[in-house]
Amino acid sequence: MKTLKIPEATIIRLSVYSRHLTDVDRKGIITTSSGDIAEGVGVSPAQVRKDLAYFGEFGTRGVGYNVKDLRQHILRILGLSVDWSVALVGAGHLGLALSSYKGFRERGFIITSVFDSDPNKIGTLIGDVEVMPIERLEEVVKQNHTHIGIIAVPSAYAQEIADKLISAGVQAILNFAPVVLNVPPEIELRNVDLAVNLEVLTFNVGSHRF
Amino acid sequence: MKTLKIPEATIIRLSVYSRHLTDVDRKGIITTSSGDIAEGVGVSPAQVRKDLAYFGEFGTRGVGYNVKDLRQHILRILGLSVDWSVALVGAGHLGLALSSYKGFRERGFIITSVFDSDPNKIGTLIGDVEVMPIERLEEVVKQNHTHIGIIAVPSAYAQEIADKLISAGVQAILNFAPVVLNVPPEIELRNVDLAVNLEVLTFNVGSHRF
DNA sequence: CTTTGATAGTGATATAATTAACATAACTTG
DNA sequence: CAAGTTATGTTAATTATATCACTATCAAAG
Repeated sequence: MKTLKIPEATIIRLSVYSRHLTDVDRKGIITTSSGDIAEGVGVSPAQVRKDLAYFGEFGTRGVGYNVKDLRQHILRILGLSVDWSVALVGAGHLGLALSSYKGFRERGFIITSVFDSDPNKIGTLIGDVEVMPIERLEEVVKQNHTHIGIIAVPSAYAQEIADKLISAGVQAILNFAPVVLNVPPEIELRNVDLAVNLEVLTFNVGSHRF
Repeated sequence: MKTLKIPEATIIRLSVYSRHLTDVDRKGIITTSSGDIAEGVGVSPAQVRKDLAYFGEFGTRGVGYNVKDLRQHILRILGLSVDWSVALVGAGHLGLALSSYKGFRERGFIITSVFDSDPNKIGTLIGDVEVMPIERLEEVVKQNHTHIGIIAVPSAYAQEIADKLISAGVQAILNFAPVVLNVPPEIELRNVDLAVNLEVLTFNVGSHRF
């Protein structure tokens, strides 16, 4: 298998392209071009073609791309041709926000279990799943063959939760706690740090003011 | 003014370093080194030194860095030596999660106003600020000299909100709606796309399985 | 006072990513 | 059916980023 290394930036853009293509498709448009896509998502046409070129040839020279086809191809590349079972740990405000986020289900991410340590929350419904105690995490995640865990607990507990998720067999973790997690190399980890995002903004705003 | 271009990756790392240094400082540790920091946040020591070198010399050769000093320096670099007034638009689950996020206030981000279009939400308290109707956004944001807007509304309304924020004078926008916003070049924009993050994970998990 | 060990700062090198340029292939039109 | 047009796929150039290797500097010990 050709393991040409793909830049992460490319993957992020592919995800954006696919969302754009969903919109374009909904408008009933049949054919598009790297230029159209580029304009729609704010990158260069060369960038669009380069990104796609990592994975094959999806267009027709002189013509462009079939919107539905290209969208399907990208979804398959991203691994979204199948559903993914997701375990959500932490049923606080953030957990609630994540569980009610429409975008997940649309893209095939199904939250199949929710865990929290607060006895008051256990047994309540979040979406259509019942909040379970952390103690049951490993058992349930294993049983569901859940591949992805989302950590939405306070920083102090994040590492412990990560360890449990991994021992339960998840392959990927999306971490919202602002802390550096230690995971084995075969586990895919991404961190979403809200404060960092604001700080990049303030740095940039600050640098402009001279 | 020296306008050496700083990689965004460097800024993100600086933000992470500063958080790490806060922890280290809390433990009462006085001095640290690029090696320590590197280990603490999972990068190489050379990377740490290079990142800092963009902004000056903050250490002592043969010795290391003073934890408190370095932390302060980085905070100043990131623009966090002053408080920032933040307007939050959207009082749904996500808005609620953001408003209750401790990390913001700790780093000097003060949510000074919250807006929503839902009449049932208007007048309710989020944290200690009252939810106001979108119609008052421009007036209030101007009055507060708010520099940062956070968009936590459905995609369909995001562009319209961005336009209002900009006309009210914000310089930076953090957008949680999964849509490509159009803003003038002088406005700093960052997008946090939850689905994209999951999709990078599924791509990586998928690619491994051969 | 000198030697040794440690660690920051930095210039050179290597790697990665983006942009640009171009050759190729498919439609279209006269 | 040939010429012109368009937009892809791909190679080359450029730019950006990260790593490495070396030098300078400080502290401590003897």
